[in-house]
Amino acid sequence: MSPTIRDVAKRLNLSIYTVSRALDGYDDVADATRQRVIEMAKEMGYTPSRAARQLRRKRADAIGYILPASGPHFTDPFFSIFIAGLGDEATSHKFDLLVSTAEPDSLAEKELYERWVQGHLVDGLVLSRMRLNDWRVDYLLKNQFPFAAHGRSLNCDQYPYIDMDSQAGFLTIVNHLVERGHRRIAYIGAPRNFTLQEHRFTGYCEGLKAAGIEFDPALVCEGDFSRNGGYQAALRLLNLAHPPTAIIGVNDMTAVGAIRAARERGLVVGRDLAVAGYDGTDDSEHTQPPLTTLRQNAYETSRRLVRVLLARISGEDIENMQQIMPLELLVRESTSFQYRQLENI
Amino acid sequence: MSPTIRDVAKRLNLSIYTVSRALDGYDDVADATRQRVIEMAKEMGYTPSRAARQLRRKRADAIGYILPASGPHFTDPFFSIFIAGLGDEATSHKFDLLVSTAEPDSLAEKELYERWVQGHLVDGLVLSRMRLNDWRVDYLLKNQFPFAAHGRSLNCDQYPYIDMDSQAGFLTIVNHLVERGHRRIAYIGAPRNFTLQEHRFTGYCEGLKAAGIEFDPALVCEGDFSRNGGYQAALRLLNLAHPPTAIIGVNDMTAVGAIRAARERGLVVGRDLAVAGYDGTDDSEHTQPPLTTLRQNAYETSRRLVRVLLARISGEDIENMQQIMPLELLVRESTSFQYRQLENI
DNA sequence: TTATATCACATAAACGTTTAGGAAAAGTCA
DNA sequence: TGACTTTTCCTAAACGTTTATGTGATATAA
Repeated sequence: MSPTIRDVAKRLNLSIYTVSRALDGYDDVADATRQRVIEMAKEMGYTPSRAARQLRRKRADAIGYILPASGPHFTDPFFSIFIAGLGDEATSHKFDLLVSTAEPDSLAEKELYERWVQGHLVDGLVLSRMRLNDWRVDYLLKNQFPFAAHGRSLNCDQYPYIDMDSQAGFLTIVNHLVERGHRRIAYIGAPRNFTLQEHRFTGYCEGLKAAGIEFDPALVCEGDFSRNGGYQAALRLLNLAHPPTAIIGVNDMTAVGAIRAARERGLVVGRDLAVAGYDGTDDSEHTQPPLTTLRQNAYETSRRLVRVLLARISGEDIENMQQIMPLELLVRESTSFQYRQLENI
Repeated sequence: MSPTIRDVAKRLNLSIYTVSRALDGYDDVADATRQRVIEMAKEMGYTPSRAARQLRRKRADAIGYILPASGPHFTDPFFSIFIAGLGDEATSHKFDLLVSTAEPDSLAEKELYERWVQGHLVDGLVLSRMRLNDWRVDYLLKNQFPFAAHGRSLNCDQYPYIDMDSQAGFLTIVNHLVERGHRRIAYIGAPRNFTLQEHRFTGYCEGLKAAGIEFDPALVCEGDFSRNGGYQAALRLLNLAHPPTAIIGVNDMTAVGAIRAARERGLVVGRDLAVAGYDGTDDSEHTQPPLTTLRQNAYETSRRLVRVLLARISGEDIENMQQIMPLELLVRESTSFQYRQLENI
C-alpha cells in the first residue's frame, strides 16, 4: 500500500494535521517544519488519496465530458482535438477529465449523466452537440450543477456557452459560392433536433436569399455528421435530374463523403463540382482536392470552455458567460474554380 | 445536497447496513425489505457517493488512459475510435474512464501517471504507443499496478497486451507493391523509440529482401505519425534524383500527408505514385484516391483491452494474456495500378 | 508584573460508505 | 423442552483526508 498521511506524520513525530497543512501551503506551520514535511513526503512517495480528499472536501477536482457517440462508427476528428483541449486545460488546473460515450438522447446517456451528477463524480460537465430542446440543460439547471456548453440550446441565456456564429458562416459560404458563379447550391445537413442544424441551415437559406436564388427543397438533404452520411446524401443529390453544381456539408466529414460520391460519379471536385465543409479539422487540408471550409478553433474553444467551467465551479463571476468565437473561411481548391453559368442565366 | 444512505435508512427506519446490503444485492436481507429499500432509494433519488465507496472499498471503479498527445496538433482519428472503444466497454462494466493527455516521455507524463497510480485514482491503466524501453512498464510493474497495453515494449512477457503482427503486415504491403511492379519502395517511419517503428520497419526490410530488392537508406524517412510529418518526408523523397515509385507510411496519417505531397508535385497517386498506409481508419476510405492500408480493428482491440484489464484488476487468471489481432490488407486505388518497370529492369 | 495576542502545533470530529462481529427472533432437530 | 442453526437485521469500526476547536509556549503590550 502507498503511505498515508498518518505514516508521514508518524515518521516525523507530528500530527496529521500539521502534515496536511504543511503540504497544502497554509501559513500556520513553521517554515522549518514545512520543509521537513515536504521532504519526508517526497521521500516516502506520499500522494494524498483522492477518494478521501474528495469525500471530505466534497469536490472531485474533475470535470466530465460525454462524447456524443455510439459504437465504432463515430470518429469525427473534431472530437480528438476537442478532447485534447479539454484534457490539456484541465490538467493545467490540476483537474482530471472523465470521459465516456453515449448516444445522444439514449437511455444510457441519461443514466450516465445522472450517475456522474448524483454521485458527485465530477464537479462540472462540458456539453457539446447541443440540441434545441436539450434535456441535459434542463436537468443540470434543475440540479444546479455547473456546466459549460459548446453551442447552445433554446434556453441558452441561463448558462455559459461558447458558440460560433455558424449562421453567418454559412451565409458567407453561400456568398462565396455565388461569387464563383454557382446558382444550384445544395446543402447536406444534420438531424433537425441539433441546434447547429437550425443555425447552419438558416445561414444557407439567407445566403440564397441574399443572392436572389430561389430555395429548392430538392437540394437539401439530411446527413448524420458522418462521412458515410455525406456520401449517401451526395449520391442522392447527384442523381437528381437537375443536380447541384455545389454542395455544402454541415461539417467536414459530410463534405468528405460528398467528395467521394462526386469522384465515384466521375466528377472532378474543384472543376465539375464545388464542395465546402465546416469545422476546419486538419484533414480538410489533406483531402483531394483540399476542402474549402469554415475553420473554428476547436482546441482553443475547448480550452476556454474548461476555463469558464472551472470559474463556474468555484463560483466566480464569469465575465464572458457567452462567447461567440470567430470563424475563418478557408478557400481551398474544392471551390476555387469559376463555374460557367451556361444553364442558369 | 443529494440524499445519503443515512437519509434513506432513516426514512425506512432501518440501519444503513441494511440499506447498503439490500442495494448491493446481498442475500442477508429479506426480500420484502429489499423491495422497500430499492423503491425508497429510487424515490429519493439516492446515488451512492463514489468518493465514499471508493475510500472504503479501496477501488475506484475506473480505468485510465493517457493520450500520447500534446497541444492541438495531434488528432489521429485512430484515437477517436480507440477512446470510443475504451469508453463503451468500460461503461458496460460500470467502470468509468479517466482520460488525460501528455507528451510521451515528458515530465508531465510522469507526474500524471504517478498521480493516478499513487492517488489510486484509477484501478488500472491502458497504455498505447509503446516504446522499446518504456518507463511506464517498469514503473507499473514495480508498483504492481494493473495495466494492459496496446502494442508491446521490450520486456513484454510480463504483462498483458494486444498487438498486431505489423511486421508481417508490412512485409505483406511490400509484397503487394512488388507484385504491382514496384522496385523503388520508400518507407516513412516513426521515431525510433516506438516499438511499432521497429516492427514495421523490420517488416519493410524483410519485404524488400524477399523480393531481392537492395535496401536503399535514401528511401527511408522519419515522420511523426502526423499528416504534416508525412507530407514533409514525402516531399524529401520526391525531391530525390531517383525518387521512389511507391511510398509506405507507418500509419494512415503519414500516408495522407504523402498523398498531398504527391499531388503538389503534380503526381497522380494511383497512376504515377503508389501510396499505402496502416491503421485502416475510416478516413483512409475517403482519401483521393482511397488509400491502400492495413486495417486493424481499433474498436474491437480497445474493447478487448478493457476486458483484459478488468480481469487483471479483479485478479482473475487471464487466458489470453497476449493476443495478436489479425490485420487485413485493404487494397484500394492508391496502389491499384501496375507500374511500368521501365527503368528498373 | 499581568493580561493579551500570536505562533505552532495537536485533538477529534466529520465526510458517506462497507463490513466484521454480534444478536434477537424464528425455525429445526434431538 | 433445550440446543443448535438460520434468518434478518444492527452496532460500530474502519477508509484517509480536512478542519473547527483547543492548547501550551512565547512574544507583546499595558
